[in-house]
Amino acid sequence: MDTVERLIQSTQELLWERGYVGTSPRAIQRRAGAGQGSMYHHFSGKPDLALAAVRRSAEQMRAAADAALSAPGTAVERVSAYLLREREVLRGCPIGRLTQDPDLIASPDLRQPVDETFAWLRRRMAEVLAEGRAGGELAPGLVPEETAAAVVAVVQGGYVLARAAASPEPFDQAVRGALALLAAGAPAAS
Amino acid sequence: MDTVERLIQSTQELLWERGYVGTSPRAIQRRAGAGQGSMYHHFSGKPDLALAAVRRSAEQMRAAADAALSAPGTAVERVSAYLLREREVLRGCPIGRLTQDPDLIASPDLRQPVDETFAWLRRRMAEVLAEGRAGGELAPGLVPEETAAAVVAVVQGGYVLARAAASPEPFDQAVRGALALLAAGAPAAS
DNA sequence: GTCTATAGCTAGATAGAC
DNA sequence: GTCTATCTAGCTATAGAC
Repeated sequence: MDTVERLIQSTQELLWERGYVGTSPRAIQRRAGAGQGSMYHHFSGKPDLALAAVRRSAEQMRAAADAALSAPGTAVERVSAYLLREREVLRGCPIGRLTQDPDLIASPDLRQPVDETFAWLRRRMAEVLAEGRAGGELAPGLVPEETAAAVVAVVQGGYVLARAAASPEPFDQAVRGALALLAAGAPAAS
Repeated sequence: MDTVERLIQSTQELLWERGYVGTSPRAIQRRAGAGQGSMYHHFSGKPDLALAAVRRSAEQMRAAADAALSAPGTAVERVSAYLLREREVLRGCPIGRLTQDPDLIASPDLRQPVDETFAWLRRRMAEVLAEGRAGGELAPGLVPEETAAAVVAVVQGGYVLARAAASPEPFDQAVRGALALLAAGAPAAS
């Protein structure tokens, strides 16, 4: 693996663990095993390197979500697959955690991939839910965009509850709660 | 207002805006209009001052949530009041945002008030939902603890989506989505 | 491409005068 | 109680040699 790649991956890890404010160029260099001069040769500075890392993490998150949402199965099965997919709950969401970083969110360049990732996720989730509604799996009264936002929010908020408790349990509870509500929203139950 | 009070309130504000890692003693002193010596006279250091500030914010969040959840009205009305209560959405949750702070979450003392606040909120929400279920407002199939975790997670995740989008809209969508799912979980709809 | 040197600034605190 | 001085370390680069 070349230096550029090691720098990007180290930055991804540190942004996930410590956020933008908590991540120093020095720490990145140490983790990547690269020198000062090397880093500044390939990237103009911390914001530039962070941008590359955030874009990479955004791609990966999108791919993982799409794997669940575009798999074969009914709409509810695919949403369930998204909610139940294996996660390192206590580490939180590598993209979602960036929304708490004032300096990152204040930069249009750095916020853009974060924004686009969640916009895409909500849209894709809404498509799946709309299919489910059209196919009679979900009550016609549920607005796909709103249900989608709620489902995505349960996951992001689940991370918050889990980290507060230092336990994955509240995350799992929230997911089960969301699944039960979706089941209750099935027309069969109406 | 005395110096101690100004220091605590300034720390509350800065922790909300910038988190623990992003908040320096220097910045606190400047905002509070207090000198170096003054701060270190009243508090042993940054962790000590942060603890006082986090406890204060936790009290305030709990009081605000309890106002909605213990108000008169049906269970669903009270949960709705909690979800719909006035919020500065783009600023995020002053307690929830702290869960993204590795140094804070790594300290048992500092994490404790955060943990207790969400534990209390989930418990209180579950009580209200259990009342609603007992009173026939909610389907017997909905487990109060799980539904409670989902509802609280929708709010915390809603903040994440809103900050990513730099707009309160996704938060409001998620809340409407959650309310619709709760309505779909009413036995009248079964 | 990578290294070392240098630089101005802030973090987080301690010490002692007033 | 509050002030100023001082301290070690780290942050975020830039400059120029190799």
